Amino acid sequence: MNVFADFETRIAALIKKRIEAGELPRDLDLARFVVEPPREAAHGDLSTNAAMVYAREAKQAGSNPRALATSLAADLAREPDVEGAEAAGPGFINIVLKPEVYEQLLRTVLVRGTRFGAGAPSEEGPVNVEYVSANPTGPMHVGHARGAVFGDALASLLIFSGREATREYYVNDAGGQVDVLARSAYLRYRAALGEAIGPIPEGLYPGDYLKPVGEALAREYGPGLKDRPEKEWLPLIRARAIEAMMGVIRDDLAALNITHEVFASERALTGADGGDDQVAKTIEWLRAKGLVYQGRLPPPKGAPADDWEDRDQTLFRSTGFGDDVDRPLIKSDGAYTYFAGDIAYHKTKIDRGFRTLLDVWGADHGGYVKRMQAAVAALSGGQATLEVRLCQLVRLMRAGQPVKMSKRSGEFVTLREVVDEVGADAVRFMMLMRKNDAPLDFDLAKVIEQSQDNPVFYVQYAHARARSVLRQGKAVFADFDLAPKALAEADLALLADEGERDVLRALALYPRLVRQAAEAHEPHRVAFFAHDLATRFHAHWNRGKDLHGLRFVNENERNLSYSRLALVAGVSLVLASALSILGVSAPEEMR
RNA sequence: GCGCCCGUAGCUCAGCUGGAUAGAGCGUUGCCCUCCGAAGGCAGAGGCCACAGGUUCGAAUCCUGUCGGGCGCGCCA
Repeated sequence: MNVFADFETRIAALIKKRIEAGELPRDLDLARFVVEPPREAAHGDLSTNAAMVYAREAKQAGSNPRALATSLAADLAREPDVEGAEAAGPGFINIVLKPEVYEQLLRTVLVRGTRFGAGAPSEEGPVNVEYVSANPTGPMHVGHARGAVFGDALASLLIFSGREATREYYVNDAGGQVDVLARSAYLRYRAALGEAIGPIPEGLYPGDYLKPVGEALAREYGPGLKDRPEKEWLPLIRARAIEAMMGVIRDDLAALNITHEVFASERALTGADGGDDQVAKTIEWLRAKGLVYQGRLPPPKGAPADDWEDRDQTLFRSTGFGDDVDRPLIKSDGAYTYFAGDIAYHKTKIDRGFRTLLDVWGADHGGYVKRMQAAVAALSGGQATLEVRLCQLVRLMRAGQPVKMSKRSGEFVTLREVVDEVGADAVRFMMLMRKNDAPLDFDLAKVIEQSQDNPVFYVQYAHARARSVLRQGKAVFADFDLAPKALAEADLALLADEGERDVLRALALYPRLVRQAAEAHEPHRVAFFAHDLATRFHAHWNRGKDLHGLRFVNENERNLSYSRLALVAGVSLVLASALSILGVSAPEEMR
């Protein structure tokens, strides 16, 4: 039940009638106007700009926006659920709804429960959401958390809005970095066998997290790998180390309440460990279409290029699809570029039937967007679209100073440390309270210190408070059936107070909000909505402190109390629903 | 030099795809606990929406330019 969408349909019908009557030209775009909640409560429940967006056309047809607004308002005022409608300002139409509309709305909330606001199954086909995709060379650091939380909430939001969505993680386990990982693990293996390895040499990962890997290797192989050439032990240790690191990463993600359905391995695509070389197949596929050629690239401008060497290479014709320059697929040592693997990976998404691809990357990969979109266009013949949401890097601060993070130096703050300190809910909500493309300063000390001020607690508190009121209601009226479906039978016409109406209006916004946030791929809007609903609920709760007659539970007002508990239950359900999209818990009580 | 992103309150950020008098949190000032949870509420101070043009009934929002900041710019992933 989305009153805004409902009225959009009805107003479109009214305009169509005027077109048929010759009062407006035929070619109007009926999707151009909107019905929205007015900013000023004095402007009623709904407001539309319909008369104004057609101002020019109305003028040509001998009318004017104000007259059109007046005429539309007159028709709208006759609708059975409309209390009144009038033209206002430069041509807005403000609509006041009858109280029954909100009573019906609350009934719908109670009947549908946490499914209220969920979209009908979409016919647009499944969405593939790829996010995190951190290299399997160590634990996740806080910088990864943003994309992880964003992608996860976005997938939840899409699913709630009616789309089908798959959560995917692309494991970059094919490059030189995993060889470095293997060598680093090998060193730990020797240490585990009792060898004195001294300081970790430059160029290897020094983190302690590799110690358990080395110990496990020592248990598994004994000293057997110790004096063999690298060629022999590297593949074995690499496989074990990658496996171990992915285990660590999965645990880190689980601590943040994130799970992926699909983990796609880059290494598997290259056929490096046996199996099909899908990267080669993809390159051949593109070559057959004339999109791959041998050629030379101009040196990059501006950037220093002292080691520039002009040479022939295998290039993908990405300029044919909007990219600035063609891109190499094969390195000078014969190995595939990262791009080549990624093309093959995205081809598997298309081959699996996805036409809507959504990747969540860090902002440092921004320069990579165009070529990947070009690849997807080429691979799908323009049938699939790739949208990339860039998450600005999180600048980790400590006491106001930026902290340099690097796996090579071993100096980074792990995601786990932060989650253990402030909790998954606080981390998630903090990341989701801002747009993905706005930068984010993350001062560790401050986050820990101010976690009490985290808005997540404010929202959770509203939910806990609502649940507490329901418990209180049960304590006073032991015979009350507080199941939402039972509460839906309450006499909701008793909810006539302005504060109650205010809360009801907030609930009415939810379905529209979900739809818009899902279309815009902006889960942060859900976080802001939850905060706003919490504000209105807290405000109304406090009115009952001064005016006891406004309290939800009144011993002497049995029916009224029951109706008000229905409202409280509605608030708790919608808050729980919004929090669940964000992957944040909705507690029964705060501690 | 080029490409993408961002300039809104002291700070961190929203602003519903172009609407009416620009919003929230933190911070700050002053109030509200014999009360269903004060992790809450109410009220105040605080803005040339970076700047200059343009588009139109109407611009923080769209276009162009300037300034300022971030990220990136064959064989790293």
